[in-house]
Amino acid sequence: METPTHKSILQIESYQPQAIEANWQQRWEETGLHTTDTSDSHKPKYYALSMFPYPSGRLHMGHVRNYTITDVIARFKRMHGYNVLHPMGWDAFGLPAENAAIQNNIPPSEWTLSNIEYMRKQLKKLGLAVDWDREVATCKEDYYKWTQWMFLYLYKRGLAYKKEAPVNWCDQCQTVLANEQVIDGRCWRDDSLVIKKKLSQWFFKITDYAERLLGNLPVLEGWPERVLLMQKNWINKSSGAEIHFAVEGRDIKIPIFTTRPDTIFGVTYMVLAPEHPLVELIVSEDYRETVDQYLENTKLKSDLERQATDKEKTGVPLGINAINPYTGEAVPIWVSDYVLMEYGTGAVMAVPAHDERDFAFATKFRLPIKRVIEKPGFIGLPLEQAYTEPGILVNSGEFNGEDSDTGKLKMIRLAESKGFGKEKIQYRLRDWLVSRQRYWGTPIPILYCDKCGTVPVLDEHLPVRLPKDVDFNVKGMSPVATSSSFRQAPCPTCGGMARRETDTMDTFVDSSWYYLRYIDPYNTTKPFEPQLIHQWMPVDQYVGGIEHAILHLMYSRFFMMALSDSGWTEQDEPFKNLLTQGMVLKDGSKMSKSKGNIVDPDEIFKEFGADTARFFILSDSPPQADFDWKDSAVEGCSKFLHRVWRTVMDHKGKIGMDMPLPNYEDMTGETRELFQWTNRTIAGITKDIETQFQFNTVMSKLREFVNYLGKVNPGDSPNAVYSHAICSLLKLMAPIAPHMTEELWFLLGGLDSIHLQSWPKWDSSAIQADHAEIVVQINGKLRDRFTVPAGTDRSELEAKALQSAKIKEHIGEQQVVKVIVVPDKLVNLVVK
RNA sequence: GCCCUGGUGGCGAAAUGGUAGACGCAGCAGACUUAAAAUCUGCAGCACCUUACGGUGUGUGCCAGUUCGAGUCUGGCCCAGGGCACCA
Repeated sequence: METPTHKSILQIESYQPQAIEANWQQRWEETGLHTTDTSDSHKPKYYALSMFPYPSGRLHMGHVRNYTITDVIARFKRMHGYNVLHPMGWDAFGLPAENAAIQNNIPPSEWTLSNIEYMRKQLKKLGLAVDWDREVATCKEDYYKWTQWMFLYLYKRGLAYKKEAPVNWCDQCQTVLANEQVIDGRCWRDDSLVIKKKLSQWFFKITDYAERLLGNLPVLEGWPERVLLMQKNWINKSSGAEIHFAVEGRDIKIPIFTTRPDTIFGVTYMVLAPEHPLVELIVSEDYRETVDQYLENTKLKSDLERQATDKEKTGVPLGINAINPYTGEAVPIWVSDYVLMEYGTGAVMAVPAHDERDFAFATKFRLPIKRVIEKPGFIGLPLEQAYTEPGILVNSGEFNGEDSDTGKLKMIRLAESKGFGKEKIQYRLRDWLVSRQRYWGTPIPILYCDKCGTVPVLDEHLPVRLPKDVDFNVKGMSPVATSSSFRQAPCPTCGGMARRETDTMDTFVDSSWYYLRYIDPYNTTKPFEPQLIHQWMPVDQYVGGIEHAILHLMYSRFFMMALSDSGWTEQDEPFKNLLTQGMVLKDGSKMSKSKGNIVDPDEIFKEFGADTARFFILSDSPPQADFDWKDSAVEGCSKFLHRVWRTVMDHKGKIGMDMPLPNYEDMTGETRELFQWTNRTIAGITKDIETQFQFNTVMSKLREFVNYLGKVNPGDSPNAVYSHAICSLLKLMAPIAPHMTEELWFLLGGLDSIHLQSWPKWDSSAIQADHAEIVVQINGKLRDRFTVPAGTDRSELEAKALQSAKIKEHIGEQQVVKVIVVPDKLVNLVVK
């Protein structure tokens, strides 16, 4: 790297943030100050990553907060000697671009790329220490080529498959809707109810990794507890048993999953999901009509209607019985939409006495309720609600008297020995549906050949390019399917003409691996060089919104695991530490166009400069908490930066670079106090950043220090201790206000960029002040205070406290029964 | 319904079990100024007493508890925000 030429073209005396910022941004870019040499392994690596933005058109304050936090961390780490990778890119595929195409007749690519141009300029104005040479955009061919490669990688490993699946369907628009387009069960465009329709769709087999995704959670010590918990709940592991119930008089067995095999003697009926394939097969002729009607009604129901937990349960009997393999009892089989086809086996055994849902259903349809678990202290009253806790087994034949936990195990063992069931672990996590009937996404690289069936596109034929000759106004299918140039391609196996898959991928696929591409963005032969990934992964600090707690973060973990299985990556977890920053609010609610409470970052840059914006967005709240934007407080930050400027410039003549410090022991009076202040500030701020990134308290410590500095008289000639204080202040502020500190650093005679300096060190022996104020309490109540030299011993403190006139008066006739002394802090007298 | 997070001045918030409210915003008073802005200095939880200096009481959602001492620890409750929601 060339040595940056540190010349200010400005030579100004007053703080003019806009001029300073533009100047330094240009210099830094010219000198490549923020480029990272990933091959340099002399320094320890540090990978700081922000969740990349969707190029919606303009930056919002949430972005400013997110990227400022990561930027400060990146700069802080660099000043600690790390080789820091801090990239930026664009999550550039997605629906808004397609809507713009329909509404304004602009091609999605054009809309997206011009948004990127604009937002990149905005981000540069924020002064991020980002290596822009590594920028990626998921909509560019040299990126989505490798997203397609990822798809094929998963396909070849049996982790991508196609099956019929119900999707959100709007009958009005004749189109499939993405989940995000379904608002409260209705179509976002015409408000009509969304129904389920079966379509053939591509899935990723994330369920294969359920156990690993769950098991690794405790390893992620640097993640917020609540994110780990949300993922755990999402995967929702339950252990129980799969039991096969025979259908009476038929050679058919129905498997059910239950977490409570111990309650199996209490089964009084069985329920199939409406979508269960056996419904059609086993329904008795007398009941076929009512059952068909029920299935028809269910189909018309929206997700919202069907999933409402407070609604009355519905269902119809199939007119046929199942045999409980434990008791030989025949119980009726029903069909009801409270049973979900997607979970377990799509069939349940119903134990109304010990399951709330079954209880509600049985009560409504007057089905028998048989109690098999007794709670301790049971007195034989009829059940008014299901008893779902553990207890002692009754009415359970040979198992009577067992507690439910052992009963559970014994029941499973019996089923296994008799061959009608087995122990089973079940997860709520479903496979990831990645097909989207949309244009603006990564085309799925698959061909359908009449002779050879489903055939993957060969790696050397990637990328499968998005066609341009499409009609965006079609309904009921992906606009890609309207392209005549796209529709067909030669089959790689037989050479005949094959049909191309016209669906594109969910944009979460694009974002599941982008952090890997940043490490090796120009690789044309592989998605990335594994050696570099080994060196740079995992991401040391990931920063982004809590809204991605489940989807993006789980998908990325899945990708890493799948890639690590064949050695493409060494690590199987992508993000070592995660910081989820809070929202930016205005007047107590989220900034939004409809509320008209948006604060435009551009306006803030223009009026106050980026350094003020950065300083403010870190000031008032800790990063994890929501942040309330307040215009007057921004002004306060701007004033503070002006004040720092003045404080430094007013005493410019007394500040020298690298003046040798006298020995601390020899310092006296104000000089000694100033040195203590400086050390205390450095130590405090360093600790605040290192533990939990408490930037809000960093800001108050900076202000306290500057308030103090304003009162210090540095004398008439260059002063080493004062210089040390000012230089430390500038370095402490450098990650937060990079432009202003750089300019001041230069004006003070710094030869190299302040951003290449080491983080200031502190002398821990010089932190404590020479005097301590001692508080005197009586029975814990503050009564007096006095000042002593620091380190005054206990007995002296006690004596001094007892001598105080005020204290004597308070004690009066009472007896001092106990004295607690905390050196340098307080004396507490216990009196009676 | 279940899970999580939080509740401290007018507001944003700080506080290894040890002076509650640092720091800031808004406010008030003063200095500078012809004036305003900017800047600087000071005041500031609430209530009461005192001409004043100062003092007393009270105070971190509510109720108990542990402790010489609790915003902080324990138990119970209330409220707000968020997530999940018929997952067998």
